[in-house]
Amino acid sequence: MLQPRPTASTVLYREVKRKLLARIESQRWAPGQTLPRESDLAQSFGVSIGTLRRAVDELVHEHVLIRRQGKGTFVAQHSRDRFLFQFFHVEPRGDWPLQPEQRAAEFPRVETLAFERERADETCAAALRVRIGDPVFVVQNRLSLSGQPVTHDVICISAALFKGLTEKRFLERAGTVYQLYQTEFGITVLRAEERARAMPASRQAARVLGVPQGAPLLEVHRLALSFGGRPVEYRVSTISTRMHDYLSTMG
Amino acid sequence: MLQPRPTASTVLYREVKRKLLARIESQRWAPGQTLPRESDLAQSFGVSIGTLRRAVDELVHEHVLIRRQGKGTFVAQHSRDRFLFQFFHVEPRGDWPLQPEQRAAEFPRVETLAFERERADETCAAALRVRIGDPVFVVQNRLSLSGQPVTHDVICISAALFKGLTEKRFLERAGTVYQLYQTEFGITVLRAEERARAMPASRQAARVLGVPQGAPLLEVHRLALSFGGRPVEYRVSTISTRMHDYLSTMG
DNA sequence: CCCAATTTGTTCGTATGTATA
DNA sequence: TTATACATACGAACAAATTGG
Repeated sequence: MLQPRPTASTVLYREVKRKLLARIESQRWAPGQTLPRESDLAQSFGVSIGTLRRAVDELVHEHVLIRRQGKGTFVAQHSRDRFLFQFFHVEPRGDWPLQPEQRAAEFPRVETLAFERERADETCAAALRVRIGDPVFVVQNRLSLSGQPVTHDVICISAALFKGLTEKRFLERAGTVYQLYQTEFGITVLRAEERARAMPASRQAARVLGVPQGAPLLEVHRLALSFGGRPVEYRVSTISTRMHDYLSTMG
Repeated sequence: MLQPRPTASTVLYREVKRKLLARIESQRWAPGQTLPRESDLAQSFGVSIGTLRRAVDELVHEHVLIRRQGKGTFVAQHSRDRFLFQFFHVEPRGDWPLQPEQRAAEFPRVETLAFERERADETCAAALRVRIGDPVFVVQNRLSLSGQPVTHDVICISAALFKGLTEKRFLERAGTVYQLYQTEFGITVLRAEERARAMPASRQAARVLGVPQGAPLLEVHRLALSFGGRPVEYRVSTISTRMHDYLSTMG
């Protein structure tokens, strides 16, 4: 029979992991910053270095921390590369076999087509766990690879969470959208869930992507999540798969 | 003595991992079988138990081995559950948020529509790394969820690799296709790479899935791989996303 | 029901190797 | 070269799950 288990496992390294996560989430260690060395951390937590390392191992695997031998352990930062490898899964059509980790790695050109303050509709509200009608920012981007328009992104984020965001600040961002979230608002996207379906091109999508209206397009709904699985962004990407594929590895 | 390239990592636990993999691949330990206990394995490899455990850790993470406290360590076996969680990423349409690991977990009804011996076309040959014109088996399946046809799978496998496969043996298989590969041919699918695109329904797909010809469908090309990245199966799934989504988690 | 044997899981501490500045 | 920090390897002790008596 299923035993209620008084919640937390008494496992030490998970306790240490939780404490590390709390410090990172609270920005006591900011993105990019170096953590104290492992022996000091172990001592400060009152555990052996092996236990400390096991906690860090898991956070490294979850892309929360980054370790470099001889240098130290760092809080992971968003970058163009991270966006490309973790969150941008569109590639020029190509037949198998594909080399291991061959990823073309072309960073898309991003044009912001619109930035509006709106009220959350039902879908967006459910995804972001806000109330219908709550204020949200809706951003439209067009991404192109090698000059070819490939996806039309409609991004929805809570105005309450991104208090003070303006079109100007959004347009003048230096790097990726997730870098903006992280550096300007202290909100870190850790992972995302996606659901894809095939849809006929709407008039708008057809115009933005330069395909005939009604042509089959891939529609990917992405929910980006932060610490504790808290939703950060709801994004619908409409992808022209005439010359590109949407990638996924299962394993 | 055989000296490996000086550049090769001299890391002990990877050496142990390679030896374990070799024994598993050679079926010296068959799928489902129990390995010797860790202390014995460590001794037989001449390493400490910690080193042995690290090698096993990685194989567990790659779904090659399964550990159960108090019972032992086993060679992973294909099953309906494994297929569902690792390789079947279609779910009824549903809005976010989705509970963690909530996966509906309905196993699809599978109907085999055709089993043919053919010659590899260019795409299939490139994927399976055989020559164009080499003999292959081509199987067509229809998968349904809750009585609704959802995907039309066209599976291509090398006849040389699956020597002795017949329509009868295929139809009379007990479990999933990957279970058949594993139990009858000793070929284990470890992971897969997928590429998705949107396509208009062909006449055949429209008939099989019960949708209008030309309706947008999701076309997923999957290459299933075994030990050493060797290709096993090339599969094109044509998915009706009228009431279902294709899932993907990036993290 | 409890006990004992078996097997993996966790934690400890130490020593040594390797990458970096 | 030296100092620093992470990476690998060792082995021991105890905890927790499983199974069978």
